[in-house]
Amino acid sequence: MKVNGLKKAPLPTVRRLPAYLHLLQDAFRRMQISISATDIAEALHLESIQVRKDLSYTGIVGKPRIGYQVKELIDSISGFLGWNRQSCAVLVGAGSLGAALMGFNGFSRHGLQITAAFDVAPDKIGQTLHGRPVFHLEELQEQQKLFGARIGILTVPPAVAQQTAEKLVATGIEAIWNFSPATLTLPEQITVQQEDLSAGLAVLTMQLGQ
Amino acid sequence: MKVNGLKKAPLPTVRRLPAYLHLLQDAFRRMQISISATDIAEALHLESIQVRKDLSYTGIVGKPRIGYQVKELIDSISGFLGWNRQSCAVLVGAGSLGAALMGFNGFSRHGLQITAAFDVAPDKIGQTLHGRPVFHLEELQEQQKLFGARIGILTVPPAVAQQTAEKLVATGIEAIWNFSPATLTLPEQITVQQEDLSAGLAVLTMQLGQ
DNA sequence: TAGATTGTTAATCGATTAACAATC
DNA sequence: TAGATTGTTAATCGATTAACAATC
Repeated sequence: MKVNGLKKAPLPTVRRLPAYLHLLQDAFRRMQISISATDIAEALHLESIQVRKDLSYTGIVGKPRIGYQVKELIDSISGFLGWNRQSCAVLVGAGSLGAALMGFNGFSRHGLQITAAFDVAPDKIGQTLHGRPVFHLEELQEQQKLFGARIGILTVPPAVAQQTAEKLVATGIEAIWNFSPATLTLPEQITVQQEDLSAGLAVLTMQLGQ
Repeated sequence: MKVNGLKKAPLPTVRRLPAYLHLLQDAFRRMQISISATDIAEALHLESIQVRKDLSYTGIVGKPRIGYQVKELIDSISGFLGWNRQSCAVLVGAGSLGAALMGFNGFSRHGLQITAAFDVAPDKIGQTLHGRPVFHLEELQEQQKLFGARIGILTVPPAVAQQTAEKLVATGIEAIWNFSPATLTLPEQITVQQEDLSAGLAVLTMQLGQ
């Protein structure tokens, strides 16, 4: 299937693209003009054929013998991921993980603006987290009228994840990034991205063995 | 390849097992005795055939018509992942993400004990994070003699990730769980698990489209 | 017994890797 | 020019899904 003349990229490719971008932005800061798939592969411990294949999905065209223009490749990947446009997000659950995500610079560099946080704990309401206000969850509807966030970040305890997600959906949120270890059941037009810290731990302990 | 009479599980299977475990622990709390692959699949939005296949890697044997014993299945998955044994970890980088990981209950439930945090910022040294002490990074070597952690959790800025990882390796750490968006180059006997928040964001924004 | 569910073997699907012509 | 690197098509590999006999 082709969209805009580009084949749909496999999920593992999409997941690797941010790592390429990170490396390229580093190279750009160091005034590097061009970079080959071989260079990228070596830096990230991948195979160069995989790098070339991944990059080709973004529509970039390289030069034999030379490689890719660093600036052009950054734009190609950013554009492909939709990271050259700003998008607004709200975060629900101003606990320590929520605070960490509010403070993560990477998101704003990728066009994601977390405009506000919401919680129900009285001691958190009215505070700020990394410069952004914390509102009571009851104000979600009203604040959404102002911000119109498309993405809702969920960092609440698993027991209230489903009901909180439903509140987000009710305010017109289109996608939910769920950091709580609970499966959400939502209308199918809602995009859900499940983030599971335990999955990473499982891989780690399995590899570690014994 | 078989280990202990069990085939090696595919990586995607290993990553799904914690979600099964979470659901099962919930069922156990609700006094449920048995559960079928169909039930699990429905709750987690998966296909029952995939659930059966995944579970079979852990060595569990079910009963046709009935399913699996909840308690037995919990033990089977926990045992397979090595989560029924305690293992010690240290965390380097007591920033907001580090603090969030120190406070994550899920880890201790899976046998992972984060015994201490390390940092270089004077205002953090001597403090506690969720009840665990924060030491200066220079004390890592000495503290490791006491704790003997096998796992090092890395939540430092990417610019110092490599050098910090090398310090961890020098103290005898066997595995590094890297939350910093930097690729580590370490001796091959060291297990590295890369955790990349941006990868999840990439999938989310691609699905969201436009 | 009847039939739902397990466990295994085979088929399919999709991602990775290999091969190689094109090209700067 | 010579040769390193790209881009594409084909082959391989591994995970998912289908089919179905076994069984409680």
